[in-house]
Amino acid sequence: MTEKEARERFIDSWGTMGALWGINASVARVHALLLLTDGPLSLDEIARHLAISRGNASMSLKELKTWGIIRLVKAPGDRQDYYVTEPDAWRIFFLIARGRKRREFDPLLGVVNETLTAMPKGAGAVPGRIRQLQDLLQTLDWLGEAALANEDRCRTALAMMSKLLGAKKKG
Amino acid sequence: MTEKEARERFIDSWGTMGALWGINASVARVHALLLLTDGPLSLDEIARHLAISRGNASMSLKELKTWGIIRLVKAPGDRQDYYVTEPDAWRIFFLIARGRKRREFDPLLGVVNETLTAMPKGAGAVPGRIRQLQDLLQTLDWLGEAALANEDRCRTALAMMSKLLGAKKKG
DNA sequence: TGCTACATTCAAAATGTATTGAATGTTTAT
DNA sequence: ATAAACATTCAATACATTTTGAATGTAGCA
Repeated sequence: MTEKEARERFIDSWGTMGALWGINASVARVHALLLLTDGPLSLDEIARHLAISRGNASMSLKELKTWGIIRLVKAPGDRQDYYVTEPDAWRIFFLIARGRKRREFDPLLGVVNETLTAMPKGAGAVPGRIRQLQDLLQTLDWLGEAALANEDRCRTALAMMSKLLGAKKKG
Repeated sequence: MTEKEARERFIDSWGTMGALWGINASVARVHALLLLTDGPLSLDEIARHLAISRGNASMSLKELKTWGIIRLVKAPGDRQDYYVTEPDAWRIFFLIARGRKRREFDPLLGVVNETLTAMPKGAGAVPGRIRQLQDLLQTLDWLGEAALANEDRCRTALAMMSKLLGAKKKG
């Protein structure tokens, strides 16, 4: 495979993955392009490379900015806005995870708690089932909070595990 | 809040959450209804309760069946198909997670590996960046495989952590 | 076999989401 | 103040997904 093909496949894959997980494909593709690019890219260059409109590029960059995973850089004597991605894969991961947890997961946990409160206790299997669901979500919540509150520790712990698992696999 | 309101909120929330994570809202709502229902439900009852067509209900049930999180039950002397949900929240979680990992995550990891292979090593920050991304995905992959291969152990471990964390919070 | 009671399929319609690009805002330089 | 060079917005349009329901398939029963 040529490098060019590989780049295209990466961008497409990233976009597809994004779409499957509720992230707009254009947004994901813009980010993929930035990941594959060393220097800063202008809105124009991004729109041209991905064959999307400037408007779309602008919106996509706006969203990536609100997530905090890209950064605006200015070149002296140049009015254009240039963008670079946050280079650290782990930080990108945490930034996205934190946002989605707050916006999407936390409200669900709230609703499950409410549901359980409003539910009569005696009747059948349902209350126990929802109770167990609450338990599961609560555990995931604690786990998530702990991980997100201690990015560095979480990272280190996972890296250690990774090494151990990698060694195991080889040995 | 009345019980009825709570049930509606739960179903809506489950559907919204599903939609945000790339699961069809009708499918998620059908499952939510089954979670909230003690006995088996027929296709007709489901369509009526959720105010969706029989066709839609049929498709949604089909999808839930392929995921293995609902089960068909037959009543003697009744030709209708009735459905119940897998009652165990953890098993539901694992069944969904396993399927999505295989279908969505694994191919992405493959593409990232290819990208890295096809990429010249010397040039700038990009190869290192993609390398780090590969590392992160690899770690998540190992973690996921380990968890999915040992449902019961994973469950126990998380339950223990949950208790410890819960105790900490109160104490 | 033919009838009945159901489930399933799938083309068409409805709905929802993403994209475009002309119009509008903003900043900088003169 | 004006123009030039850009970014942003948003109404219109294109595209994709979801939903419907009539047509079709299937299994049980007489």
